Amino acid sequence: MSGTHTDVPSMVSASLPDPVPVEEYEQCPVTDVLRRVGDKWSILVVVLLGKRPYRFNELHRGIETISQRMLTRTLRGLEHDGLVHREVFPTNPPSVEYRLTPLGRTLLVPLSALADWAVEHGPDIAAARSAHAPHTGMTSQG
Amino acid sequence: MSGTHTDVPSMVSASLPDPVPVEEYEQCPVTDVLRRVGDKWSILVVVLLGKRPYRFNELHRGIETISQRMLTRTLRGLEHDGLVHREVFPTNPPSVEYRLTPLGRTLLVPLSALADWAVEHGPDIAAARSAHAPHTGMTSQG
DNA sequence: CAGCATCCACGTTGATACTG
DNA sequence: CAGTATCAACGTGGATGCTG
Repeated sequence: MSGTHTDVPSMVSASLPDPVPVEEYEQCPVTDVLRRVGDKWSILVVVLLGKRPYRFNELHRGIETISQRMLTRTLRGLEHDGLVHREVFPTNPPSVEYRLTPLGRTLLVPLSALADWAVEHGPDIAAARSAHAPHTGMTSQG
Repeated sequence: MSGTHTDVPSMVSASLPDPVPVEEYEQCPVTDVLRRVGDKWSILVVVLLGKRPYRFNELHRGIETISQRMLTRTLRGLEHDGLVHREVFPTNPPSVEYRLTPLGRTLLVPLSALADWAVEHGPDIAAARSAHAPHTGMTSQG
């Protein structure tokens, strides 16, 4: 890490002076954020909303494989954390628009860094995985 | 995103031309990586190993609240993806050392960006959450 | 010291049906 | 169109006991 990481670095000092107050880990903001966007759909929705506002069914069509339930839950979660804004239009056929908040937009930046890493090293991970696969085609099998 | 994001950006074009081949989302490297490090312990172990190599029980003591099971699983997962290297020393009391691979070290960089964001905006998220809390002390409750 | 096997609790995801 | 409610399946995380 950069060292900008609150008290976390001190917890992981090289000598591990104490049994370690690992309760602290629970409040680690990094892990917290990672778990927030690490679910199946959040990042996808954030990226999508990073382009422009979307209506509910528009998002639903845009992702398609997501269920209404999960789309609702994902949006609610992001809204709950102040990353997404929900605006209801009291039209006759009800319409709801979702958009990133300023906070949500700032998240797109560091997400890009990780995205670059993922694109850059995704093949490396895939290679490492297949290297451990049980049927990689090891010629020294017998 | 930066736009360096392989085919993903085209999937999320603002007009959503088609029902969208969302099968593609499954291979989204970003989501994949996020889910990889988004679990409860992976990032913690990576950060810890980013400082120096550790032995198994050393890590176990270092985190303490983690069970052997989860520590083993986490390490195996990271090893499987080529992020961590496992070296066994055939000493009489068996000893195993874990360390980041070069690939694992590169992950620390983008992780720092997200860490900075998390540290920077963690309070914002916390504030947003408590703002939605059922007992925030809304004075306009009557 | 390092690690596996088993059983269990829980959260997440998803399919389906229903509502305003 | 937007959303809720219910039930089922699965994955993750954890407690415990055993092995080399």
